[in-house]
Amino acid sequence: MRPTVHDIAANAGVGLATVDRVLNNRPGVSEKTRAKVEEAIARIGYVRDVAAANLAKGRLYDFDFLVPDNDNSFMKLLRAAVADAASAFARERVRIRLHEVPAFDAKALIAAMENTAATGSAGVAIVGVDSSDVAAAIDALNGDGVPVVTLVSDVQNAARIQFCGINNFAAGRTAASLLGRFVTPDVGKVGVLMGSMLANDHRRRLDGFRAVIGETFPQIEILPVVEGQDDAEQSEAAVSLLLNAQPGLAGVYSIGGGNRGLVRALEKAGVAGRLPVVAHELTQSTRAALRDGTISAVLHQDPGHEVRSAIRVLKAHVDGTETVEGQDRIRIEIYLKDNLPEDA
Amino acid sequence: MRPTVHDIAANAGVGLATVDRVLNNRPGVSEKTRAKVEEAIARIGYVRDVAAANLAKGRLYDFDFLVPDNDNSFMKLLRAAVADAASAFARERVRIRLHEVPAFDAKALIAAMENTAATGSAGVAIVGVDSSDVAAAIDALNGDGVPVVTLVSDVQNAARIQFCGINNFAAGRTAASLLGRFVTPDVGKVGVLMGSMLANDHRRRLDGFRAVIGETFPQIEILPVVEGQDDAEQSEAAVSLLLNAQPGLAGVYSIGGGNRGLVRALEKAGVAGRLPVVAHELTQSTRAALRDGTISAVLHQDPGHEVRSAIRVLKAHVDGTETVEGQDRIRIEIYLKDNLPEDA
DNA sequence: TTGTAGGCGTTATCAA
DNA sequence: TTGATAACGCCTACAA
Repeated sequence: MRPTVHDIAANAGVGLATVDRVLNNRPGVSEKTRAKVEEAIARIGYVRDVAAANLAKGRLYDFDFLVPDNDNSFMKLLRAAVADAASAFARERVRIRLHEVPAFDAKALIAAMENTAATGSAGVAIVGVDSSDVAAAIDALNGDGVPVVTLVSDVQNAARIQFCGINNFAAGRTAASLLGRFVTPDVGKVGVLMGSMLANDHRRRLDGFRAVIGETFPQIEILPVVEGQDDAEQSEAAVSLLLNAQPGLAGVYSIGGGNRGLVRALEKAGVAGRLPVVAHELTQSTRAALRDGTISAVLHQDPGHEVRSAIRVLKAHVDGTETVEGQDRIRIEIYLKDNLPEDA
Repeated sequence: MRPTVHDIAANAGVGLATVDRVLNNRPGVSEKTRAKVEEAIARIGYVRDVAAANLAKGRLYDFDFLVPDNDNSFMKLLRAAVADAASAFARERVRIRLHEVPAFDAKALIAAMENTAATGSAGVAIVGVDSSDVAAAIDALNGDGVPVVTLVSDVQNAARIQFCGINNFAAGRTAASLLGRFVTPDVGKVGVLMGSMLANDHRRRLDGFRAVIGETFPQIEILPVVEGQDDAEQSEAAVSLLLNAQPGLAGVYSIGGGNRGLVRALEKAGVAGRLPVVAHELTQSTRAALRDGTISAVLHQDPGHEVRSAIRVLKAHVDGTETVEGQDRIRIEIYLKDNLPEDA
């Protein structure tokens, strides 16, 4: 059998409570006793049984997820992922409350954060809006002992304990690396469709994209960015305009949402499948476009992974335990039609 | 608070033991009582706390991992991942025993499987060797109530409860899709370096590769496959020979291991960075080659993810619980120098 | 057929 | 600064 706290107690010649105090490094133990206990722990190779610990603690982890109420597919997937994780983690005594907040609205986000603080949250996950007010709100929560993680979109210079999302600068670089090679002959003008200049993650993707095109594909010219507000209709209009103005377009990089509109515009212009296109986030529409060749490659971040990761990080923080190396690194996934996950 | 067995007992007006008998549908309860209890369970919405149940049962999960003793980097990573997972899951009453078995040796694998069966295993994970004898051994274990998962390499027509690995046919297709676009101008001969024709996953990758080149890049000719036995020296020799014989080579697809040798051969021939190369598995050497441009893209499967997934699947099977949708789907990851994970 | 009492490994309360 | 002792939610003798 595995060693238990009783074995430690017996081995160290102390009582159960003392062992517990050492294990959870709580005060009220003399240095000498502490050393004795720690020696015993190491010697018999004790590993704490988390299930038993949680049972005894009767502790419930109440975590709050603040997610934009955006209508685009990715945010829908993200909200669904939160709901899924909520039921999956229920058996680990984790209770998730999902709050929808107005998108790109720092004030609303801050209000929601203050509200969760008032309701006694054990941890908060937010999709960041990059403003110093939001950073201050994060710092405030953190000061009250409520850990905060940022999800999908980070907030700079704030006391979040982790960012559960991808490196968007690297994602932009990756997009350029792919699109640059897909453009043949390797010269021409490429268009960039973006959600909004106000979105920090979009800006970083653009920066990365520009960097690599400049370094590695100097023959390629990046046309002035057009914005689609992550909205299908506006994106369609913007891309149609672009295609009309630039009949010899060599490729497109779609940085944000609204790809349904992008696809429609490409189809109407009759260039679907003949123009290299790199887009972000695997959704129903990008998946279909990948299948039929309208989109060449999709860069993706797995919302399920991001949410589970956020929960694990928050929980580990509360428990004072370590997270598993590698498990919580969100990958920049690349999908071609050939490596699409089969189901879902 | 969540309802417990006590609540059921109180609500149904019976004792704890009766509730337990109903919950685990064991005999010794009258139909009438059973109905009463079941009604109460449904009414108060009881969900069993599996952790507490297992604590009470004193259940330990003894899982055995049978991994090839191969010297190549990927298998080393896999073994390290097993060791990591072993310590991470220890706190969840999971005990992992790692056994190294001779690579590509069906007899040895079968012997090891029979051995674990004798030592009372609660579940077994094997890196498959595709033979009907191995399939039979899996069926035998399964017949004895010991669940089996295949890891990295599957075994066809066997009673494994899940394959924790990638779709290798799709991986081959993906490689072709990338290499086909990286080859410019889009015509020429590409070489294929493979570990062994005996490895099922390698063969499937080759099939997928051939399929897409044939369908989509008919101007590209695939040269006869050369074998390197997943070994650096042999791979270097094979590729050097190939490069000498084919001065106008347009690209290389490396299906298996031994990529250190591939890189050396490319460097010695002075074509490093000037020839599109797609390889498998992110290791120290492929990572470095990706960074300096010797390899254009690496297809990867995350061994840490695969091992954790195997454990989760086995554990869920013994517990009779569901696995989390999406979490255990192993992705075909694509890495360019730009989306390399930063650390590790 | 049913119920009671104890224990799984940990934490928390209280008294010493 | 310490140590009994009683929980936590469930399962399993054993008794009735």
